[in-house]
Amino acid sequence: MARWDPGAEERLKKAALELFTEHGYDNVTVTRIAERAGLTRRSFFRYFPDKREVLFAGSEQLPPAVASAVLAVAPGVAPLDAVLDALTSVGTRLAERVDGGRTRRAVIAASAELRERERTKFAAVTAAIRDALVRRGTDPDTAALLARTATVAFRHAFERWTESDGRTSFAECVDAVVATLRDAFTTRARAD
Amino acid sequence: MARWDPGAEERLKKAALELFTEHGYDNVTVTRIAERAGLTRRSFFRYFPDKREVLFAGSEQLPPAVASAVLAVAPGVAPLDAVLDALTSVGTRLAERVDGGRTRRAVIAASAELRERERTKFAAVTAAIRDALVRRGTDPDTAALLARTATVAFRHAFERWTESDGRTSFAECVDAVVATLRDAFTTRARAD
DNA sequence: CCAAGTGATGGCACTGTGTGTCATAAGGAG
DNA sequence: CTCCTTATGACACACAGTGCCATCACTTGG
Repeated sequence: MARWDPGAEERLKKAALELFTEHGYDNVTVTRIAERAGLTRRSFFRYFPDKREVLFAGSEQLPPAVASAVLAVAPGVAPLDAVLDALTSVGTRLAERVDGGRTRRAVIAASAELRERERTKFAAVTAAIRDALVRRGTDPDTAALLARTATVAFRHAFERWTESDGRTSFAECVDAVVATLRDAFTTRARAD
Repeated sequence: MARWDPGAEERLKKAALELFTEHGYDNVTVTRIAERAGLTRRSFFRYFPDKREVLFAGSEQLPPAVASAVLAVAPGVAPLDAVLDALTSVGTRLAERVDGGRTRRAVIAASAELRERERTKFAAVTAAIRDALVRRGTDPDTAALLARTATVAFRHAFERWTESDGRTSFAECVDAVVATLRDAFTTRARAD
């Protein structure tokens, strides 16, 4: 299976992250990334469909992982609980391998283009959750709404967890988010 | 058509929507849009920062409108209620002038690039809500979470309203969404 | 009535993204 | 050693987006 120089994709990802960190996403061309990786511009686009994707490689695994986690929850469990359990489990596993994900986060946060793409990635997770809920028997409309809400909770919990820097577990962050939302909805939301 | 005809921006928006509807977003170049509007490619970019924005012109008014609506709610009202009231009011006004917004929705739905940009527009609304809540005294973390949740509710309610095709009011759609969420959170969410 | 000023536009050149096509080099299978 | 597969290089091209300057229309002051 050995090629010219193995690990071309890894070299491209590494070179991209380094250059983005140093000069900013907008000031780095695909040509420069490819050159640092010992490849040509044309080859870059054989590994990644566009310049943004080099920072999101592997993210296509998240939606199916979440979907199967949702489907793995016991059938009787209420939709929202099923999704929250699934996201807690997936998120915890995800939280374990965040090596160097710190600089990556910073690069994304600094670029409007990358933040835009990141939202698309989360939207894919939302769609996967919705489909999984429908397959569990939830009606499509409720499934879509709960999927969006759960994704919001997931994102928020993850950001919370990142900021707390390992002092709290991811599950605790999810619980805190859910508690806040439950409180907001039960207290007097729309009690006109 | 003389060089100085007024309404250049309107002509560009109209030409773009027509061409996108007919040939699809990806198969239409900026040059063709500009030509149909009686302008040159260069002038298109004087009115819109990029090709996607021609379909989102005016959307920059939404975040400040939502923000002021949130700030206009009586100070004692709970954060979530304040945001929901504000969004109901703004959404109702928004729902009144949806002339031809139908084809626009279809064009956006058909293009991944446009859907991606649309999410950015909603993210701007979320940010505006968050900031407004913070100015109302809500702590920043809760404000961010509720802003995201409220935006989800807003989007979902709007889609519901669009599908119902005028048979229900926008306010009713928001109420239905809130009822669903409250039910999901109160029933037994995370009652481990 | 004319000259200067102002603002929108056209024209042009240029960088950068993304893609199609073909040639080539490297490795493995027979 | 030859054939075949596959990653890669090389080249051409369309299109997005931008900077710069000329030009044209309309306005204002003299």
